[in-house]
Amino acid sequence: MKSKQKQNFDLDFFLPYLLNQAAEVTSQNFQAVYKAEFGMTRTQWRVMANLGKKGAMTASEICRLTFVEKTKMSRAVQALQENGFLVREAIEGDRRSEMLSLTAAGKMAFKTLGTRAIDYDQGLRERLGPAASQSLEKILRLLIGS
Amino acid sequence: MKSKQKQNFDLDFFLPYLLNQAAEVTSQNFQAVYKAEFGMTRTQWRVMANLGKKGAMTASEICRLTFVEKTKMSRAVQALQENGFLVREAIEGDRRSEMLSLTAAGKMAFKTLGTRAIDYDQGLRERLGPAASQSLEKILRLLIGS
DNA sequence: GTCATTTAGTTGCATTTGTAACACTTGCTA
DNA sequence: TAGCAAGTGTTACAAATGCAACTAAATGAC
Repeated sequence: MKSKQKQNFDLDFFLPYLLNQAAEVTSQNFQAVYKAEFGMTRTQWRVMANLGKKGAMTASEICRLTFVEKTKMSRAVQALQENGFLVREAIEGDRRSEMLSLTAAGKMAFKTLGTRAIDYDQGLRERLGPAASQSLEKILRLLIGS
Repeated sequence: MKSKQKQNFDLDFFLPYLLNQAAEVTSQNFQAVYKAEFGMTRTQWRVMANLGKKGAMTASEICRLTFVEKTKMSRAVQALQENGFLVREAIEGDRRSEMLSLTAAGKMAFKTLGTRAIDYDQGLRERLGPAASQSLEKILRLLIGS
């Protein structure tokens, strides 16, 4: 009678599910901000945040950093350009890609949203407490870097 | 000179971003399974997993449990029905909604995918270690329940 | 140098999703 | 009981996404 009783699968303990819920809940709230104020999608906001923090780079570099599909990236960059948040400049020595950088308007938007994001993040971390925040960050990095 | 230096926003420390990445990475891998084997979307798989574990219930009940939008839910239910995984039955006393439950094929699919899911989850937890897994679960629940 | 391979990015099409409007039922209230 | 608000679900249309095919440029083998 030592049957290795296989318990029924329970979604509520499935890590991918829990991660998705948490991601949805936390992102949804903040999405309202960049959507309402600058009409941006999540991908656009991320592209901008990358350029804002790390300076000019090409689309494919951002792809590698963010794991975003190149098609999605292409369209996000186009939209940001059309809305005047970034410009593309030729790279000498390689005409396949272009260097992307924020315009003045883009920098302004980054500054505004960045401040909001810091506040929002702060709120989350306060709810979790410092230990849990640290811990969560570490665990998530472990999952991502795979 | 005691300026409260406001540091620049860094996406790499933004919890919603990290959560999204982790959710994407972990879900993506498992998605390949239910997509390839049963042609299901993520939402469909979740609906089925709920019905499989918790038994018959209405669409709106699943909505409340999973935080899925009712439109998305409606379409997932329809697809599952068309593919023979669930049936709808009238509820007496309330003709607004119908009771959903898995068919034999649905139960079979749930059993198959459930086993795979348990294995997959196990793999993740082993990579994190028991303490971190527990901790992660608790923190995520804290974020979700808000 | 020439040709195959890789890298960067775009476009087209099918699917999925989000939002608003709608239909229908039930419950409440006056 | 008449009428109005709230709950459940569907539909229509626009926007976003995924995937495959494509153009163009750089790299590498020979």
